[in-house]
Amino acid sequence: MSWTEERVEALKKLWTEGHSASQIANQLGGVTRNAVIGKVHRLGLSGRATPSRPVKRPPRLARPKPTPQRVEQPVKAKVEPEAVEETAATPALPTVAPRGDEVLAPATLSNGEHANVLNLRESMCKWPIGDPMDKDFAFCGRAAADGPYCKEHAKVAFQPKKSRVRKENTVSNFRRAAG
DNA sequence: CCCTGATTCGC
DNA sequence: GCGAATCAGG
Repeated sequence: MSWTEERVEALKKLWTEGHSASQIANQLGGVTRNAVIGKVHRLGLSGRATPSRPVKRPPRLARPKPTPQRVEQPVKAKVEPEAVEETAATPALPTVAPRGDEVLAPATLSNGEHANVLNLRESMCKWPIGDPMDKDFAFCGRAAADGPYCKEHAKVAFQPKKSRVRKENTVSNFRRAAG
């Protein structure tokens, strides 16, 4: 991919609108966020209203060359002094009432957005929430625990469609039936 | 770990 | 000019 005028314009627009370099790279396609950043600098667009970081650090020195050759060096055998690790038992069990369906609201990410096609990651729950046509459509976005889903949605996903847990055997129902 | 932009420099 | 590698930080 090359920086055609159209792509450059799209880059300018998105960058000006405040999108991050990685988001722009995803949207344009064919480039990495590094490419986007590099282009932004070449265009002189840097210094956008830095949203969440004053970032003022002293000038960096020249990049150290990555050791061109890696010759095997005799490594002194080192006996590690046994790492003492205490396995702390988790005392409190989460008493989460298993919900049936899409009642779990999409998680809010650190950037304030919900999980969408751009920021959805392998490590995130891919349970769709809402109407894909709706602008509010999002993915669950919680930490994926069981395959592609979070703990809660994995329960639903792997539950046979037919079997359904009846919650009728409550105390009140029991009373009602008895008395 | 995820992410952000900044910088250098070989290509 | 391009962008991977790297850095510095949230």
